[in-house]
Amino acid sequence: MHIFSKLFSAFGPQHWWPIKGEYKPRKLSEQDRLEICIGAILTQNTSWKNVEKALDNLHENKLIDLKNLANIKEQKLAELIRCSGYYRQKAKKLKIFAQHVLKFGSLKIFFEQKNLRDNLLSIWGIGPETADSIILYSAEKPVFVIDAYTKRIMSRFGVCKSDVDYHELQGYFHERLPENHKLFNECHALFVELAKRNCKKVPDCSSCPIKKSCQKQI
DNA sequence: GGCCAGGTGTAAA
DNA sequence: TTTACACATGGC
Repeated sequence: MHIFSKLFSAFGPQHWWPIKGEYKPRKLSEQDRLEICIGAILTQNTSWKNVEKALDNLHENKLIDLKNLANIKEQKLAELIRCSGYYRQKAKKLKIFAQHVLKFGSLKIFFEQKNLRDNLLSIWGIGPETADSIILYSAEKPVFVIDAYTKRIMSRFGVCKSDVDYHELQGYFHERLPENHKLFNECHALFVELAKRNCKKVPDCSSCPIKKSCQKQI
């Protein structure tokens, strides 16, 4: 929590999801939520810039829509998301996801399922990080998302090894932070910002706002 | 021209 | 249970 406050005062709010370019928090529409799910899949091992272009293409073709997504030809979908990389795999993943959710009727109903996380993980193409991103950013439930940046930062702190198990590191946060989806959202985004600015680009940590707490650990 | 990006599934050892 | 590898484009 201490580190979170330091980062927050250094970087300010990060405005990650929900919805690019919008700073005002607002109630998410069903389409917003779907866009977030799609983004979570498209961004797998891919930079967000590439994903944004793919999302624009999907918007233009009315494909931020479960039924249209479920019914479009996989090959056509693949072409539209080509710029996000792994495009054949991801086209398949998006269709499978849409078809799965449609069995429940809507995202809203799907998100009300008791064992949502396990349900997501049972879908081909959805692993722990994508499942947790969907739960946190789209369903707005408190799950801490672990990604490559989080692992890099926390291993720098000496909290874990760089190849730490996903759920082990996730447990570390759940034991220490109050369960609040807005906090988890902001905290994760701040870690990513820190990793981008410092842990990689400035290896000597000279401009890092939490240098002292970090170096103590190293 | 090489390395990496908000991972996941599969198969062999 | 662990490790290796395929999947693929775009930015720096």
